[in-house]
Amino acid sequence: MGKKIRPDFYLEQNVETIAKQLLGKKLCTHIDGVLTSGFITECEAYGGINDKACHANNGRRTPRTEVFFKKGGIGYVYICYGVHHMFNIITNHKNIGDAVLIRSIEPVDGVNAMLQRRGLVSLHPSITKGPGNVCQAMGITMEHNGISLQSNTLWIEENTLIPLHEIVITTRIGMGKAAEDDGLLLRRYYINKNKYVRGKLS
DNA sequence: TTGACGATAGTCT
DNA sequence: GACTATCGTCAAC
Repeated sequence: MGKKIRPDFYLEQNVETIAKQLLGKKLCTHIDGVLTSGFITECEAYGGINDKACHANNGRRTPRTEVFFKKGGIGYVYICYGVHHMFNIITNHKNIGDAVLIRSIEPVDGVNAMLQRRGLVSLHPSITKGPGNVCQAMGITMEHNGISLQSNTLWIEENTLIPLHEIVITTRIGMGKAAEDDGLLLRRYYINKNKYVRGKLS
């Protein structure tokens, strides 16, 4: 077991900085007695204020987005298209509304449990590629909405920093009309040449 | 290998 | 009633 990231890491005010630093870190869950973990290979930054594509934009504060405005260092889980769970990390101080969406991870521990949850028999990159798949493989559900990342159920561990030259920055994807202008912001980050990133290589 | 499209249900207008 | 931070499948190239 590694060491949990310290709480003040999540209070950094620049969400893009956090997103870059989260790459390569180890996301862990301990659910139903099973430990699963994986390195973060792809994520996206969401700014609460100047970002139309963010749920919390424009002070769009509803019961669903309530956790968004809490102090950084907790998880925000959301169901998309009625079927897919998405896992976000809330950052910055309270009432801001910044978050980082975890899009893909590279499996480390509990691979068999992940396969089982995903209903697969053999290891294939799609097991943890894409935000919906990450949550399914890790066992993350609405139960974990608002959970502290210092808990023993869901947390992130320190790991070596990914060198900047291996980080690719590009536009966000998968946001239809809502994104319009802001969907083109360069706020998606991934580790170059990693198999567990949406795109080519299947 | 790439692109289009439907499923599906919670949330907001 | 419309929209959605997706996935998997299928068809065309």
